[in-house]
Amino acid sequence: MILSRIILGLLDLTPMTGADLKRHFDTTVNHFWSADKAQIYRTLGTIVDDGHATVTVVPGTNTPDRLEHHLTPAGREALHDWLRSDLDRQPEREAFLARVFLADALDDDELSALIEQRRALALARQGEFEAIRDAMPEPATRAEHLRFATLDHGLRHVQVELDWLDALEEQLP
Amino acid sequence: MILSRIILGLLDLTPMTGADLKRHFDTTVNHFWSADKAQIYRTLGTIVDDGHATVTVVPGTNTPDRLEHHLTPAGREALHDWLRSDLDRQPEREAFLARVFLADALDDDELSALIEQRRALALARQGEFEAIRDAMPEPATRAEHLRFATLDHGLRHVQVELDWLDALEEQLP
DNA sequence: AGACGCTAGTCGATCTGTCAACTAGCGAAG
DNA sequence: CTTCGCTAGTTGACAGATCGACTAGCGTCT
Repeated sequence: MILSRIILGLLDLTPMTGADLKRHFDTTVNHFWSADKAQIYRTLGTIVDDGHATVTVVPGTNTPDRLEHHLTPAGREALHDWLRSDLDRQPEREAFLARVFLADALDDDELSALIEQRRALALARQGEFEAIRDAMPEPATRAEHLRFATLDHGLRHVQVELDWLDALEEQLP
Repeated sequence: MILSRIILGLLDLTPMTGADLKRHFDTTVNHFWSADKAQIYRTLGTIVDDGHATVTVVPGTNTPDRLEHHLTPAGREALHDWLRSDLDRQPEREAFLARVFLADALDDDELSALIEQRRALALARQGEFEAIRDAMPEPATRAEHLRFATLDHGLRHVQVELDWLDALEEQLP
């Protein structure tokens, strides 16, 4: 459902093939949604079945033929409907917090290692986000502001994660 | 996988039935993991099949019989192994950010409504977290500190979400 | 007595996501 | 010329999660 709406949104920017979409899910959109190749192609199939996109074959010159998907008016409307629909509280799923909750079974060294691993992951994400941000042009249009905001969201959350890790390390007896 | 480990961790505290576990997933553990009734019972089945817990029937007096699950040494070891295993980066999945990313298709009023809805959800979560925190005793043992930390994590992230929403509203042209 | 409702537990269908293997065409390296 | 690697797309099997319906016993309300 959400994946299909994101795909409609990306197709709205420009017609794309499954491979193009996979590239988006690995780069521009990766910080809030990722998707498997197989899943993208299958979802693309149902999008076409629903009449939300049409397919044109673009003969590849030195690559295989590409199936370019074009958003239809019905697809654009489905996207718009979704954007206006009510937000649902989606369930929290934080495997790391589950470990912390149960971590009293670990000794002090193992617990420190757990925290350090999490810090390393957070720092890595921070680096990636900053690299993407620094490669972005200064946001000018509203659309660019919105895209930038999703990155800023990630950066702020990574920062608070790092702060929390510092506090946790200090607090532990 | 993660669900089964959380269940092992909860069974480590005290033997429980599926219904007891469901209560935990709806309350104490809800802020970082939730689970469906059917899923809990099925996972409990595989936990028993794996030899990680044994079942004893506790005859109900004015309720149906309860199937109490007791952690075995093998189960405790599986839990401990998981706690020490390497953290994996888990994929981000933020449906709300997907909407923001694509929200240029909305007019100004619809966009404000989207932001307001998100703020309302964040404030609701903040209220719930604070209520749980205020009902908790001052953490004394290490185990209590760790449980408290998972709540603190939620509170800090909610706060940064609210700050980000404020910033977003100001920035938009 | 009959209708509800609560609790504990079970089941089937379905959806989403993940992994790995696979076809098929082209170009470049050896 | 064969092998290798790249790209685009397809498929089957499976795990995890979700929904709704269901059995069954007991208590209470009318």
